[in-house]
Amino acid sequence: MFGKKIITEEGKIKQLLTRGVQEVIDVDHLKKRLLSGEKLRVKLGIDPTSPDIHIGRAAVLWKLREFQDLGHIAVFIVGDFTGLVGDASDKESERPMLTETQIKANMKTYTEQAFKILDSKKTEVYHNSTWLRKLGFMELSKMANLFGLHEFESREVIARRMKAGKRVSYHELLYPLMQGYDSVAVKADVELGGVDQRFNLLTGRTLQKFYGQEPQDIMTMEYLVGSDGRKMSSSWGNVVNITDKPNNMFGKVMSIHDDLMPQYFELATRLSAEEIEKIGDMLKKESPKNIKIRLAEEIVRMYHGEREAKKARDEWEKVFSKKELPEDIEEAPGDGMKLIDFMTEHALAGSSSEAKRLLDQGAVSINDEVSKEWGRILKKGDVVRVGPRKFLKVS
RNA sequence: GGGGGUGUACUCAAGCAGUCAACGAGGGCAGACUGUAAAUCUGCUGGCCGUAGGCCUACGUAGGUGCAAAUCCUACCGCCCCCA
Repeated sequence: MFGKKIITEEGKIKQLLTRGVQEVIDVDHLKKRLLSGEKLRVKLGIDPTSPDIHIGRAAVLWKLREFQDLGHIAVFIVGDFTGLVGDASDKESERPMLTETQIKANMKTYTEQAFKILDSKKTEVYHNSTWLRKLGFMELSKMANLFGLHEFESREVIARRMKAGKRVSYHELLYPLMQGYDSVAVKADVELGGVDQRFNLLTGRTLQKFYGQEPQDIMTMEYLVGSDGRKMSSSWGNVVNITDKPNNMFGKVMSIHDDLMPQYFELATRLSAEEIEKIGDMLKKESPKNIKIRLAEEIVRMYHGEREAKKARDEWEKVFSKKELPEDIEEAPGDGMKLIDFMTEHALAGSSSEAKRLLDQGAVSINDEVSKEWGRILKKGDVVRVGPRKFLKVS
């Protein structure tokens, strides 16, 4: 169906099994299968809980892509049903159930983004509502009977929440079953996921056995932390999205903590292990800043191409090292407008109160001169800078 | 079903009738210093009025008492714990 050749080169398989990988169950089994030349069905399920894919989540997609490059089939599952229910795995509190409209909207942008990474010709896409919606109580009970409550309770996140007196709802118990059933439905040979997915992935194995299938091997990926060292999460604002504009993306990467660099190289780029090692050596001699520039450039290149990456780099040096104004400044109408109105109008500040605060703090400058007068009338051509990184030209 | 507890801003957490747009911590933002790193120091962190004193919404929801409520009363809702 999707071409015939399966690559069984040992080096590549080793890389596949280790790069960015936290754990593989069962390694020996999977390795044997990979070497056998058999075409595997590699499952990855993603719930469209947010519209954007960030470079942390992308790591798993890239891993899937690696499988594809070896000739295997990617089975991409859009969790339109599971998304409605909500997963507890990576949350300290219950995840709100999303509405169907939200899910639909997210889904669209989501798959588009995923295919910036995946090879669409070697991907099967499914929506899990197709089969989960049909499942009845009887079937559910049978599946539920395979698991004991203590297993669920012993999960770290759950245990922590219970201890803290937070609510753990009944419906959260159901989530792993659904994800596990997906594996049955698509006859997965391998399933990928983040570290936090371990429990859910294992559930898939149990269910597959129950339904007479060979249990899938599972591979959990390390997850990338955000620019501030905490988990990358949209709600923390420490996220680099793959749709971020080149300059922005470059800047965000530049602002990560230094000691995060090796991790970023491993998980967020596709540089070879040797190259990364070389960079590790350089890290001891050269200024960390330069290494980070290399990293930022590399990441931008993956999503926007060589040219944009170079441009972003030049731009960054210009604006932040030399403190000059950026090359292309977006323009917005504002001739004759008061500064404060201009700021709120064009999202340089969230509200006029905030704008006033920024003004007071000396965060706002016009044509490189700090201005504190919020009543100042702007002229065409004025460049307004707010904070270190927001620029807008008056037109 | 019975009993006890609890619900405060992004998060945690004080406040328990006026001096509360609400202590403190974390986070975030901004400034200084830098490598848009880290660390450190400082300020800010509901909105509107347009530069100044104001005004308007906010403390689970809806009512009530009172000159005055996040603070008291009633009902409702959510959550937690114990017993059955």
